[in-house]
Amino acid sequence: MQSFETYLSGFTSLPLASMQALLDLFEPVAMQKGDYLATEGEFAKKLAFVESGVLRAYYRSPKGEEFNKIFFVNPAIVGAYSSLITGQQNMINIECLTDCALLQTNFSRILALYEEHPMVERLNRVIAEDFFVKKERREMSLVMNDASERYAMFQQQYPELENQVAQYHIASYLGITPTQLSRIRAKRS
Amino acid sequence: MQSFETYLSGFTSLPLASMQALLDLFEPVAMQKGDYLATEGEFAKKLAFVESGVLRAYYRSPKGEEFNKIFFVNPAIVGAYSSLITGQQNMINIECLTDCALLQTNFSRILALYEEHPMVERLNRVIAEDFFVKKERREMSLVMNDASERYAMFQQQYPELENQVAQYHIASYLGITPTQLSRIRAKRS
DNA sequence: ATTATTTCTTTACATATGTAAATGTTCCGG
DNA sequence: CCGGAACATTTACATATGTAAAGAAATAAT
Repeated sequence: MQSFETYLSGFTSLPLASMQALLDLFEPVAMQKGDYLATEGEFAKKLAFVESGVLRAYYRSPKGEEFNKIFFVNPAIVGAYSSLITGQQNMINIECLTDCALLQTNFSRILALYEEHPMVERLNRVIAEDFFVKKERREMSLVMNDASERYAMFQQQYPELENQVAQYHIASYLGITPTQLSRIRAKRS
Repeated sequence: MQSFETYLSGFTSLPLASMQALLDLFEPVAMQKGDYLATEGEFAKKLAFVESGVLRAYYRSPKGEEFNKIFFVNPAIVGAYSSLITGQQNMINIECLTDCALLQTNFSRILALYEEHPMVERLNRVIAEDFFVKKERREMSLVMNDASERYAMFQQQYPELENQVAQYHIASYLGITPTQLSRIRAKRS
C-alpha cells in the first residue's frame, strides 16, 4: 500500500509543517461493502484517501440505469469533486464495493488551511489539474477506442481489480452490457 | 455577440483595475478558415476568446483518424488548456472552421498578473472548475446517451452550428460516421 | 452439506453502426 | 455558365452490441 504522504509528495513538495497540518486533518475511517461516501442530491462535504479496498463512482440516468464512471483503489483521492469545488448539488454516487480503509476529512477544513499554508492551495491546484488531464484521457478513450480496446486498457490500469469486483461493474465502466463483455472475454482464448 | 468582459463577469466579479489589467493583455487577431491556434506536439502558449467564427478541437489517433472533441463559438475561451496548465506537450489540435475574430494573449502573461491581482487567479480557478464540470457532463452524455440523443443535444447546445460546419465534423463530434448521421437525420422526417 | 441467491455465460434474435461504393448535391473557380 | 471538387445521401453487406431468456457456475445462507 502507498501511504497518503508518499502519494501527496508525488504531486508537489510541501514544507514539513504544511504537510503535517494537512495530514492532521484526516482521520481513519473503516467503511463496509455497500456503504456510501457520497450520494446524488446532497451537497458533498467529505474528501478521503483510499488506503485499501475498492470504491466506484457512478451516475444514474433518469430511467434509473447506473453507469460506472471510475473505480478508486489505493493510492487515490476519492470524493464528489465537482460538488466539493462548486458547492453545487452532487450528481454522482460513490459506493464501497468492498470493505475499505479510508483517511477522511471535511473538505472545508482543507480550504481553511490556505491562509496559513499557501503551498496547500498550490497542491490542491496541481491535483485539480491532474484530475482534469485524467478526465480528458478517459474522454479520448471513450471516443477513439472500441469496447475491446477499452477492456484491455482497463486491465492494464487496474491489474488487480478484475478479481475483486463483479463483472457487470466492469461492463458498466466500459459502457457495454455484461453480455457483450462475456463475448469479448470469450474471443480472447 | 457577447463581449469578453461580460463573459468573464459571469464567472466571478473582479475589481475594476484587475479586470482592466486582464483585458489589456488580449489583442484582436483575425484568423482565416484553416488556420490553427494549436497543434499537437508543441508546447501550448496561446489563450484566446472567441468573438466570432467557429473553431474545433480534435484528437488524432495513431492511425491518423481525427476525432472532434468540442466546438468553440462566441462566447468561449479557447486554447490547449491541458498543455497550458501542465506545461506538457500538447495533444490536441485547434483549427478555425470559418474565419474567426479572436482576442488573444500569451497564457504566461496571465500568470504574471497573479501577484498584483489575486482575483485574477481566483477567476482562473473558477474557470478551470467550470471546464472540469463541463467535461464531466460530456463524459456522462457519451456514456449514457446514444448517437441519436447526442445529436439532439448537439442541436440544442449549438443552435446555429449545423448550417456553418460540414456534416462530417458534426458526425465526428457525435462519435459516429457521416453515413450514420445521415440515417439519423433521415429518420427524423 | 444443501439450498437459495447472485453472478456469469450462452443463445437467438433485433438494432445500431461501420465500410465501401455508387449516386446526388452543392459550391466554387475559371 | 460550366466543370470539377468537396460534401451529403443512399445502398448493400458485415460487424458490434443490445435485449431477453435460459442455463451454468460461483457464492452466500441456513
